[in-house]
Order: sequence, then structure tokens, then C-alpha cells
Amino acid sequence: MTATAPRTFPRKRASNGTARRTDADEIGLDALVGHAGYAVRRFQIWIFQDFIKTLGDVDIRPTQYSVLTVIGANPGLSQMAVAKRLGIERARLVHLLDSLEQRKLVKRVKSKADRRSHALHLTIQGETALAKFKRLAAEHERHVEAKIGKENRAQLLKILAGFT
Amino acid sequence: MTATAPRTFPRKRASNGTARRTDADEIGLDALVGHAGYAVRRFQIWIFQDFIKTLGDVDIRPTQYSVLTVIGANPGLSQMAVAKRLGIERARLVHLLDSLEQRKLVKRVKSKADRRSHALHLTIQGETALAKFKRLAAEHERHVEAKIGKENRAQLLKILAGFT
DNA sequence: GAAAGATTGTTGTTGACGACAACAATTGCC
DNA sequence: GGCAATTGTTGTCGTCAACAACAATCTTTC
Repeated sequence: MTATAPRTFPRKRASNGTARRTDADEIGLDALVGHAGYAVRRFQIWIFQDFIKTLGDVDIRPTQYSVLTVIGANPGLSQMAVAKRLGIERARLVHLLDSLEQRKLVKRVKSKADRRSHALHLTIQGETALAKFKRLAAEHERHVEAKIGKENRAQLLKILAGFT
Repeated sequence: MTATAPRTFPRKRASNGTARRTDADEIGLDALVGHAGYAVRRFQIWIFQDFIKTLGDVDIRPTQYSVLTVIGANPGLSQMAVAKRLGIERARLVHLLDSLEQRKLVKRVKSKADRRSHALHLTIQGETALAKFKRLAAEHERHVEAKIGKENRAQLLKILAGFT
């Protein structure tokens, strides 16, 4: 655009007299402080990033973990039931299960009772893998405790119990 | 509709007589209960949906609201500073500001001190609009109180204050 | 004072994710 | 038997985070 590029300017030191306020600490949030949604959002981002990192070696994301956990605790569920329970779109669950089935962690068994639906089960490797995932998830949960405090985490779980 | 699915009262029963466990209430979550991330995620989805619905008439989403709030409280900030403060990618902020600028709520002023950066300001309409947004956001916050309880919300804000 | 490196805004891509819509196969209902 | 509803699937669209590359500009360093 502006092809003229004579940059020989007298030194305008922006960092001398006028504070530039580029540091996050100095910037006020005004009304944002006191908004539950903002705090929850930031916390959720942090917690997911820690979960993803902690379970990075096994390459399991939070949603995948929740699917495996529910299937593990309730073998034979249909995709619709899992989707409803976890608040996932059934269209989305298709891809999630495709991935998990490809990794031999889950298998779709054609249901005898309802030939439209699939009964979801963990494979043998899925069971042992989930056990490992749970250990790593527990480690992640300890990170949360370390971040906000043990009793704060317990308090939080109690407050939000109605949403699980 | 996702998180707090309305209960289906009549127990569904397959033709063969075995309970089908399609209702969410009957499905256990096993290890998922006790995971802070899961509860926080579900709560965050609920809270954002209520925010979007409550500010639906003015068509303002949570992220847009946070950007407007920070600019309103700190006029003249650069895009980089806003992005850092809110934990948004600067690439993402470009589109957000494009939209807000198109709606005449925000203006990008070429900075004198640093010709690379833009000083962000609310327009006059932006100021009055933000005032209205804040009233609606306060209404949303009352919804949160009604959902989890007044002192629970306060407790939550205290616990998560470090993430803002 | 000029070269080298860092920063700012921008554009683009990728992938996870939610919301919808349409479809075939199957089931339930009347 | 016929018709509406359900289940899994495929596809599209839009939001959002994470990167990468780039031009313009600033800062640092020699």
C-alpha cells in the first residue's frame, strides 16, 4: 500500500514518560469482574488445557474421556443414550466413536433388541486403557487441587453438582 | 436444551420387557462425578447459553461483551494488549473488532506513538450501547443467582477470582 | 547509523465442537 | 398395514483455539 518507507524518524521513546500499559496486570476489567461467566470460562480453559496436557501421552481429550467413562460404567448403551447423557449431539458422537473404534478402545455391537441401534462396549484393551486414563485424570485432578485449593475444589463440585 | 434436558416422565420399556435405560437419570457417570472439569464445562455451557439468550435482542455474545467492557474501561489500548488481557488470540481479535467496528461500536485509531498498533476506543454509540449491555448482563447474572443460589455464586466468584 | 531481531496487525489453515437438516433403516403406534 | 417417530449417519454452517506466514514498524545491537 504505502510504498514510501522512509523510517528515519527522531527517536520517539514510547516507554519513557508515557506508560504504555501493555502489561496485563495494569488493565482493568471493570464490569467483567463480578461476572460468573467470565471467571468460569477462564477457569474452564485452564482446566481443559491441563487435562489435555496431563493426558497428552495417551492422546485423550476431555470429551473422549467422558465417552469412555460412561460406556465403561454402563456397557451396552446406545449412541443416543450416551449422547443424551453427556449433552453431545448424536451427530458429533458418531465421529468420536469412529475415532475410538479405530483405536480399538470401543466396539459397536449390533443390538438384538433394536436393530437400528448399536450397543456400545469397551474392548479389552479399552478397559485397561481406561484404567490408565483414570489414573492420569486423577493426577490432573490433583493439579486442580493444587491450583485452587483442596476444599475450594470440593466446594466447587458441590455447587455445580446439579449440572453433571 | 442440552445440559438441563427436560425429564421424560414415563419409563420407556422395550417390547421384550427389559428396561432400556434410555433416560439420562438412570445412567451412571462413574468417574466423571468428582471431576471438576466436567462440572465446570457443563456449567459454562449453561451460563453462556443464558447469556446469549438474555443479550439476544442486542445480539452480543460473551466474547464481544468482554472486549467492549475492557475497551470501555481502558480506552486507547492496543489490540495486542486487549488480546493478552482477555486471553484471546490476536488473530481472533481482528475478526471480533471487524464486526464491532462495522456495527459502529468501536473504532480503531492509528496510534501516534507506535504506528504499527491501533488505539481502540468506543464510539459514542458504543458507550451508550455498552451501558445497555451491562444492564442486560446484570439481568443474566441474576439468572445465575436464581440457578445456583446467591451465596453459592459469590463463593464461586471468590474461588475463581485468580483466573480473571 | 545501519543491520538484525522483535513486535503488531492481518490473512489463512487446521482441528475440536455445537447446532441443524436431510436421509435410510427400523421400530412403535393406531 | 400404514404412518409417525427414533437411530445412526452424512453433510453443512458457524464459533473458537492454535499456528504459521507476512508486511509494516519498532527496538536492539554493533
